[in-house]
Amino acid sequence: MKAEPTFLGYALLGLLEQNPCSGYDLRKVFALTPMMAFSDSPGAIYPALRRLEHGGWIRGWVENRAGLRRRKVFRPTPAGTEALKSWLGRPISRDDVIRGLDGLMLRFAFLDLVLGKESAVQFLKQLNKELRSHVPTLREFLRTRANDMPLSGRLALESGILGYEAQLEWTNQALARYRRAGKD
Amino acid sequence: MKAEPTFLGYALLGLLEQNPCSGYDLRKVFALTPMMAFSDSPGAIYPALRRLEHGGWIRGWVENRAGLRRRKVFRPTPAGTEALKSWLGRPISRDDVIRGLDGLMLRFAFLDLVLGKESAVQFLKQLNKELRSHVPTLREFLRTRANDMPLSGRLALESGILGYEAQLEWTNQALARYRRAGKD
DNA sequence: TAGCCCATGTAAGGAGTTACATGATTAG
DNA sequence: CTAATCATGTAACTCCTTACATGGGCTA
Repeated sequence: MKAEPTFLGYALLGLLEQNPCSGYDLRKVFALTPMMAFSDSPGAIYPALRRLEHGGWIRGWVENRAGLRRRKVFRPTPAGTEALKSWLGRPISRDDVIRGLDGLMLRFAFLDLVLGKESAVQFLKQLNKELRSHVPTLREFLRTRANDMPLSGRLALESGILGYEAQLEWTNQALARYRRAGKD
Repeated sequence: MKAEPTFLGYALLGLLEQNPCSGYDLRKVFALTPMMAFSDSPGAIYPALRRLEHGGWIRGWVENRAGLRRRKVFRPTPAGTEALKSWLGRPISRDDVIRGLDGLMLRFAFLDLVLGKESAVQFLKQLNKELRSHVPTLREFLRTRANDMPLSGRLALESGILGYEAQLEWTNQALARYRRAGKD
């Protein structure tokens, strides 16, 4: 078995699950949408695709369209879809929250299309719980250490806390949105 | 001339500017404070210190305390302090905002101690302006593309926007705090 | 025919990760 | 005496970055 894909790998796998693409198409997604902070450089995308193909998670076919340059279109293999699902369905750990919410949001972005609305709701509930327990520990840290820190340091930490609180508030809105969508 | 330090390099430089430390001390900072998402692994810290020393930004002295293992204490050279100041004082670009606010917050955390409150206020004003112009472009993107996106994708993007808005609100609070502090 | 977009790649190098290695000192 | 903590480091590996290379097809 090959090593687990990186975030970039999962991002590509998720996009390919939505619709089969060439490397160039995927680069355009990263270049033109503000959703993720991935690089659109060929030196990142093409090697990542090769790794995914080598690991058996995607498969590429050369498409020969008349009068256009050949492009290689990739789609997930059954194993790739499985790997994606298992990544998306993983329970949220404290570590995920500390490492940054970007990785979690990447997962969430693909969630209801691949695993269904139920899973998205589960994800939001887990994230909500994790944030509700994490924010107070940060506030506590700020309270006890504030004296040793310069004003800008305190404010920088507070900015992080406000970011987490905004995400917490967002989980509630998102849950409400799913409940409303479920009623239709 | 050596290549510019990485974020980790600047983080170490900033901490050393506040007070001279050994590699072990620096590792503890990363391990025990939730402020930054840097790794505390020796395989990251010690090579980074060596690079900084090699580039002439820091200098280390072996401290021989009786009955304790030798430790090597680093402090910035004049060139290192200059490099830190020039990094901290750099104007905020749109790219900085897109790449993620963590890098900007790292800069801000050291700002008023190294460059003074005036610079911190300048920084906050610039960030405020950049965010006020960035948030609407994201909202616009969400508005025009929402139809092509699954609910979870829309919500993931919205979570990013709310994060930026929280930061925007934070800049106002922080500016107010500096104004209040200036009056004393 | 010059320049631009499509489309795919490689090469060299930098930096971080995990895991391992080592040795001194202190606490139980 | 053993385990934990202090303290520094290296080795192998992976992945990303920047820059370069190539070549087809379209448009002015």
